[in-house]
Amino acid sequence: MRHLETFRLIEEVARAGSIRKAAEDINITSSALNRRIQRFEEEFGSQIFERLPHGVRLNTAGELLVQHYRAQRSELARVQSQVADLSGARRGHVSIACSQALIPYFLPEQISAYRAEHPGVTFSVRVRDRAAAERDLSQFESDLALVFEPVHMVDFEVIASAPQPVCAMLATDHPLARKDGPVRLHDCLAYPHVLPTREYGVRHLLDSATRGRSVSLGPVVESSSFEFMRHYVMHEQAVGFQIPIGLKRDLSSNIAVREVSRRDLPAGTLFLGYMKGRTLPVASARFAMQLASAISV
Amino acid sequence: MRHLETFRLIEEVARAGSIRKAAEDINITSSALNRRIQRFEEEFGSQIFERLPHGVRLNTAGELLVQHYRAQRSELARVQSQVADLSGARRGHVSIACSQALIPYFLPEQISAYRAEHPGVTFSVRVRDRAAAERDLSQFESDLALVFEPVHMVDFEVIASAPQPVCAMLATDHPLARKDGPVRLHDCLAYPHVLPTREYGVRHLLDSATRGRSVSLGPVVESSSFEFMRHYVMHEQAVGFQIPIGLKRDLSSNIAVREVSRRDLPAGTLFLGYMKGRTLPVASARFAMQLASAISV
DNA sequence: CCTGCTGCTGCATCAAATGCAGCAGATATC
DNA sequence: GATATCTGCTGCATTTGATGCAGCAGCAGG
Repeated sequence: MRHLETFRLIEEVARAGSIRKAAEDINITSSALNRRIQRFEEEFGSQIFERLPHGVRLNTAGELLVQHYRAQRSELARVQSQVADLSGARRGHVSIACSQALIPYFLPEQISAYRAEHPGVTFSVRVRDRAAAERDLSQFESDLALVFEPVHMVDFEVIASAPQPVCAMLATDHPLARKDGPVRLHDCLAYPHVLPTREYGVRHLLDSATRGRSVSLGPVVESSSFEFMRHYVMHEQAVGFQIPIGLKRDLSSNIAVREVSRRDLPAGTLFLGYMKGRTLPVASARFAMQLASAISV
Repeated sequence: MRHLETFRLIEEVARAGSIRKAAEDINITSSALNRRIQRFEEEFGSQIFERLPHGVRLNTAGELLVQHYRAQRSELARVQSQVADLSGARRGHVSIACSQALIPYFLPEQISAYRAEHPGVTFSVRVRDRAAAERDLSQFESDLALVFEPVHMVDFEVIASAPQPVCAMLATDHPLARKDGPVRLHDCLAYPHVLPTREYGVRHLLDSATRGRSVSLGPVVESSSFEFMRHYVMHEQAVGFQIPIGLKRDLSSNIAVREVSRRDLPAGTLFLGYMKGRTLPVASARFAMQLASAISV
């Protein structure tokens, strides 16, 4: 939208930390950019950047302003989506921030199912750890968040939630894979095991459950990638951990899955939500409803 | 703000019902205005006016857009007020829609008291019947509403409320003015009486209380002005009705006031509120706090 | 048919935004 | 301490985009 152009420039300057640098990125001269910002500050009635010897930085007023404009921009997108919808167009864009577990199976299925009915709707999917997903929402970079064990839950309006017990991932020829049903945590940890890094919910649950107990964690590999861990347990006979929604349901795969006994490890929760106070664009709202019924099953 | 200029034009066109007429009012040529609207519709991606043989009218998309922009404008005002506040400026503007009863004594006192401490803050006061006050809020024409017996209360976030029993206004030499304390409704109605028109809360309460009862209303004068009624009861020996907050507290006035017995007429309620979902500018929020404590006393 | 309104458009004009070059001031490097 | 290099900022010429003027077609009411 034309009238939000100045704001785009402001954001760019804030990001670059310098007017000249930002001007280069946008391919205009620094003088033009400089004057636009000066003009804006004048009519806004207050400086929004503090001038430092080596560039500029948003001051408090600027931060407030940027927050306002982000909200405004997403609001406008909502209105446009609503308008498109009332002309029967069923167009729109859904942006979603999610935990890694949703990436391999769940979201691809859900999105393709949705797009089969609404081909005009496009998606962007961002992988975020549980803290970053919430930040994404509050900075209007994503409409929806689908997060396992979110951290603060401020500004997070919950649409749906589902319990997700932690499961052990095993190579099919692993000793623990011979039985079915729940497996005890100390049995898992007796074997070499791979763990996600601390920013992830699964690790958080494991840390909490073992703190001050007789069992303790001693990962042979720590990784920020669940995909890596899923593949790793097939090589060394190690134990990995993941939540069910991140695991293939069919039995033909070469990974065995056993739920960790809830006596040892309480189930975590997967949350679907959006930023408190927002009204979602129609496409996002509809997709959220689909997700909600999918995870509640 | 510069970038909301196009919207101002759109609003103007919607109001005038014709591009040419609006262009005259704004003192630009119709061609310029026409092209601005066309450009806007193009980048917005949808028509916002339907073209009629004798002018234009907002279509559904346009209505949505106007609503959005109004919200956006008031949001921007809030941000500016917040920025002014953090530089210690204590400036701002408070717009308030209120029932007639607040006009003569209550609001002048409250506003002057507030302005004594914050001289930079300006006010606009709109007199609205109880339905119009709520419409004002939802169209972002007022920040606050102070209404006796509001109608729907949708989109109305209550800050504070206070019971207001209906009182009889009498000339000091009126027979009913000889006693103190509550007066029975049938005694009032036995005398010539003046009533507010149906859109007002006091009348609404009286209508409800007499419906299907032995007593019935037979006003000698119906008026939409409480000021008129207050003065009228001093001429003909008639009975008028008003709520306490609209009446002078001191005894030196030439109007006697007696509360109507609550057995006959339940007390109404005065509500202070703002539009649901909004965040008020600092000045409005502070003034609202002052009003809240004033009416709760 | 005519009059008076409407929205719309081609062309000339004007204003505002931009680009270019250069300024002063501050930091870092030698 | 001099130099080099960065910063934001400003005067002047240029270009781009918005505006004004005149005139078009379409529709309603007389």
